Amino acid sequence: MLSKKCKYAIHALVYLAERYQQGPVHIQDIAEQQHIPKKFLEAILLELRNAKILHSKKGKGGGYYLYRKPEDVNLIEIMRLMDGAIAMLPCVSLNYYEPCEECRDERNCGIRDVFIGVRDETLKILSESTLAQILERQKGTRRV
Amino acid sequence: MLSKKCKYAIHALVYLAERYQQGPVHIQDIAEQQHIPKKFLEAILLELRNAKILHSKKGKGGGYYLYRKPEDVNLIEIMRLMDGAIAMLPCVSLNYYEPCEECRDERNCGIRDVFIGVRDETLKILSESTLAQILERQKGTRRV
DNA sequence: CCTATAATCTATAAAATCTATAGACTAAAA
DNA sequence: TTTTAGTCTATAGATTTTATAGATTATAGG
Repeated sequence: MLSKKCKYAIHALVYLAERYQQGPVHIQDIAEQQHIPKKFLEAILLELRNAKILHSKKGKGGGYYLYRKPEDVNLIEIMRLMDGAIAMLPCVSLNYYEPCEECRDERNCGIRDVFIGVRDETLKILSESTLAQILERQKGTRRV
Repeated sequence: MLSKKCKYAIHALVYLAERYQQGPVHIQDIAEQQHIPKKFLEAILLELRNAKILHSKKGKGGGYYLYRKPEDVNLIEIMRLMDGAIAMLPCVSLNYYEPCEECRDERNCGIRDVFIGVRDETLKILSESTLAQILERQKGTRRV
């Protein structure tokens, strides 16, 4: 399961993608519209900013806005940033690899093979899923 | 990520599958060989027993053993039992469905669509992955 | 029947992680 | 120079995960 943090991040980014190139958006605005605790959202946006997904502007008329084009931000990157590994086992993770404590012969582990398969399918779908694609799918149903 | 509990369960089950129809196996034996805290393992095996995946025998010569054939126990069932939902979002879970707090129009949620895709691919792989299949894959490399 | 064995049950403790909030600080605009 | 709005540090509260202790019950074998 995704953490709330990660879900908040995705919702906030979709919200900002809907407003791409329309100037900065207040944290407050995002928080209210998406029902995210403001202080929690602050930390999330800051992290997305440090990852060069968002930019921000301080002071009056300030706020957050997408740094990249919506088609250049995919769910993999967001999820890794917020929740860490995508894989279901550490010994199978590409970005957060750790050997399993339990198993001695990783290369011949039947369990591991299964989760390599799951990982690959998951990565495939998530890397194709960009903010642009998400917007596209819900076109005609845009709220707000 | 799978919880330790779930990983322990899978390892214990593979261990028992290797000893299918060879009589009961002590908790102690499984715990030592698979490096699982015994008391923790007790609780896990009990849960697997209640789910009719394992059977047990008390007293001298007792222990745990697979109730079903190794080809009739897949990872989906084990993971659901140990960790709950497989899906990454509650609004996408088949067995543990809950509506998302954040979104108002579930049927047109672009985010949801993505995770339905991930769920389907994951379920497909995991439901095909049985204890028998795991054993088969690591044949010739059997430890112990 | 008695004893040793091994699973079962109840309760709880320790650790880790996730979620949320408070308040002081800094930069920018008007 | 005042107001606005993001930044930073610190911490608190809640929940979940992981692990352990100890008493109880069932079974086999003598």
